[in-house]
Amino acid sequence: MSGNANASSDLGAQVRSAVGRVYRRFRSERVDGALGDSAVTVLTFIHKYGPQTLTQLSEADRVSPASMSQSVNRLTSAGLAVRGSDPSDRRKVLFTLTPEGEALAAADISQRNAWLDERLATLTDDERAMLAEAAALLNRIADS
Amino acid sequence: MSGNANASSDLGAQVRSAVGRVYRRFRSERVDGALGDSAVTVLTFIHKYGPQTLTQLSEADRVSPASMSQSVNRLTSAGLAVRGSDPSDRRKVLFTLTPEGEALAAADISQRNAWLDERLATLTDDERAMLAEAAALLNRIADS
DNA sequence: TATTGTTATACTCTATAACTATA
DNA sequence: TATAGTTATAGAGTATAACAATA
Repeated sequence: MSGNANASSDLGAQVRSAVGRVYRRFRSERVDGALGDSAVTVLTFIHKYGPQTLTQLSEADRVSPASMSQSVNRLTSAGLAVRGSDPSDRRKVLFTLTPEGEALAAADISQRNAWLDERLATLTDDERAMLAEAAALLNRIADS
Repeated sequence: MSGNANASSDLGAQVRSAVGRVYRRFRSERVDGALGDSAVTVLTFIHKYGPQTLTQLSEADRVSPASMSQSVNRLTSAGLAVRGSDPSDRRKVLFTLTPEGEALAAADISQRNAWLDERLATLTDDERAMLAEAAALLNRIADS
């Protein structure tokens, strides 16, 4: 058991475990009555990158177009987003946030980030720098 | 917009984004007919740490005992786990994997890790070492 | 009384299949 | 024909509330 033939798999398992544990911890920090995971992710994405088509949203979250259609349906039903037309291609639907959607997204995001910010504040500068590098690397991996 | 008053929140947002993106990517790598997220997590945990009570499992995943009860119900219905008694405390239920559960857990885990291992293989030694440190740090954060 | 676990019920999120509308 | 999007239906996962059994 002292060999390292599975060194890569071991690292993979470590990363998978860490990502899963932090993700579930994030999820458990959701407060009563707050938005669900998909809703927050979609609101955040539109907030950051502007109006998006259904296909853009479904690819960003790696879910099926049908799943995303239902997620945005919940958002529009709640008055957080609206459907708009793309003049250049009438098949497309551009989803835009309402003022309520923008406000709720910002509030929920900062609430969910609260516990993480507390932990990050206790780290050393070196640890924070390392984590920033790791986050960039993980984002690159997720996109590849 | 050039200040760094929110440096901590920025790092938090980066980490949150990276974790969410990798997690969703993991989820999307699930193959047809494979186990769901909760099932894999529970099977992996029991496989790694041995028979567990419901409370232990629910705390490990940070879900309610009621949610975990239903998750393990799906596992026992599928013949992947069995309920056992704790002689020292008859309120407790010890969940143990069947041979089928052990085999399926191992197979599904390696399948889900496949794409990550491919990416990790393209990294430099320094990057892998950094990622291992980051994973340890994230696990520590998730537990705190 | 407190702890451990379960069931009932409802919501979010996701998927596949079948469909409409536009390019 | 191909692409963009929707709806119908089903299943996994989660939560709260109410409950039973044991400590």
